[in-house]
Amino acid sequence: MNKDIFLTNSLGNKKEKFIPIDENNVGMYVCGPTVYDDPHIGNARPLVVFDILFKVLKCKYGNKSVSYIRNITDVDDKIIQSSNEKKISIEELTKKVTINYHSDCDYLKCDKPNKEPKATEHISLMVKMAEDLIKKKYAYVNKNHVYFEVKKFKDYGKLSNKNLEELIAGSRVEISENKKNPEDFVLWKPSKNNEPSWESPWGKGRPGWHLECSVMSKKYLGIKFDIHGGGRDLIFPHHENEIAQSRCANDTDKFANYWVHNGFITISNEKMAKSQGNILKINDFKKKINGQVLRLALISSHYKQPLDWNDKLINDCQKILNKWYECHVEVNKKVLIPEDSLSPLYEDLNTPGYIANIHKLYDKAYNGSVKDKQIFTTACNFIGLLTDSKDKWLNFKKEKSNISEKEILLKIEERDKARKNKDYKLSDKIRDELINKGVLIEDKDGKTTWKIK
RNA sequence: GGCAUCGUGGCGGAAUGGUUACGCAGAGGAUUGCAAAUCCUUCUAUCCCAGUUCGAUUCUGGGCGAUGCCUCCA
Repeated sequence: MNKDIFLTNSLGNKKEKFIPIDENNVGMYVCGPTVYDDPHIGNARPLVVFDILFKVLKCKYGNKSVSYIRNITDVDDKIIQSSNEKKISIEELTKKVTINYHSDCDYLKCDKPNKEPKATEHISLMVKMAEDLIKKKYAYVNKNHVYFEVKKFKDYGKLSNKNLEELIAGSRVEISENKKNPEDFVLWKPSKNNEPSWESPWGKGRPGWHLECSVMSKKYLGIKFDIHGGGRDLIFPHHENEIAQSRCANDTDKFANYWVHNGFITISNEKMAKSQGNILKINDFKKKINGQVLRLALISSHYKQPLDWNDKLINDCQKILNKWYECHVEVNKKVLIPEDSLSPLYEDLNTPGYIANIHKLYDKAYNGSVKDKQIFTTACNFIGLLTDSKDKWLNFKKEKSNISEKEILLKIEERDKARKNKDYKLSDKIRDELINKGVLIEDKDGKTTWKIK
C-alpha cells in the first residue's frame, strides 16, 4: 500500500509521518523482558502491539527490509532478588523464565523478532561504552562505580518532559555519597561475592540497568535507527538514560527517531501490582483460553490508551472469534486486503478501527463468495487472528475439558431418542445436565453439535 | 508540587470543523418442540462554561472530574 504510516512519537508527543532512515533497512528496537519472573498480561501488551507494528512495517517495506530487535535482560537486581527468594540459581531462573517467555510468545501468535540478544552476551561492549563515556568526560569513576554525569548532556529530560531542577527538587532520586549529583545514574557497579560479576577496569562488577539497550541497539541497528518501543513506564528513567548514554557515546544528535510507548493494563479498573495481588500471568490463561482471544482483547483498545482487563472483555472476544471462525476458509494464494480496510493500521496502529473493518468484511463474507471469505480470513490473519484451522480452534477446548467425548456423545444419542419420542422433558433434562458440566448443545440443520462453554 | 494523558450512547471503544464507526447489551423478526448459535431490522452519546466559526463533539481559553509518571512496574 502506498499510504504513509503515522506514529505517535513520544519525543515531542505528536503524531508524525513515519519516514525511515533507509527504506530497505528499517530498524525497530523494543525493550523485552527482564527475566526474573514469568511474563504477565501487562508484558503481553507490548509483545502484541509491537508484533502488529512489525507486521505493518513488513507490509509496507517488505519482509526483508525490516529488522525487529527485542532484547532479553538477564542481569539485573530484580533477578538477583528473585533468585534468592525462589532459592534457585540465577542461571536456572533466567533459563526457566526465558523458556516460559518464548512459550508465551508462541501462545500469543507473535512473529519471531529478527534477533533476541541477551544482556549477558554483550558485557564487553557495555564495558567498552562505559570506557568511551569516561574518555569523553560524560562519566566518572568513584569507588569501583561508574556514573553517568547527567548535567553534561544538555538534552536530558527531552523525552520525558523533565528538567533537572525539578528532578532534584523532587529529591526522590536515589542519593548516594558516591555520586557527584543526585541525578547521576550507574553505568557499572561492583558485585557482592555471590552476585554475578564480570571483569572490568573498575574491578569485578556488573552493568547498570540501561546500558544493555544502548549497546545492543547499536550493535544490531546502528548508532541511529528508526523506532524504539516499550511500555510507557520505561520513558523515565530507562529510555531517557538510554538516549543520554547513546548520544554521548556515539556523538550523535539523535538516537531513535520515533519513540513508541504502549499504555498500561488495569485489572477490573485496579492497577495491576504485586501489592494488589492481582498480577495475571500469561501462562495461567493457557489451559482455558485460546491465545487468539487474548490477542484480540489486547488490541481492542488503541495501544496508547489504558486497557481494562475483565471477564466481559474476554467473553466478548471469545464470542467474536467463535463467530468469525464460522467464515474461516483456507487461503493458499496471495489475497489483498482492501486498502480502506487496512488503512486504520497505518494511522498510528489503530487496531480498534481495523477490527471494526473486519466486522464489516465478515458481514460481506457471510453471505458472499469464496473470494469474500478469503479476503475476510486474510484480514484476520494479518493481525495474527484465525491463523489456526477451524478444527484446531474447535478442538482447543475439547482437549482441555475433563469430560470425555464418548460420554457426551452417549448423552446426545440418548437425548435424540427422547426428542424423537417427543419426550421433551427428558431431552431438556439431559441438555441441562450437560450444561452443568460445561457442555453446550446446539441443534443445527437437523444435527446436534456440542462445544465446551 | 511538577509533567503528561483522558472525559463519546446502558457498557466497551474508534473517528471527525458539517451527514458520527464497530462490538456487547436492549427491542422486534426469521429459525427452533423449547433453547442455543446464526441471520435480518432497530433504539440510544460526544463532562460544564465561554470564545473562534456560517457551523464545534472535534480548534482555543477556563472550570470540574478521572488516571498515569516523577519510586529499576510492560
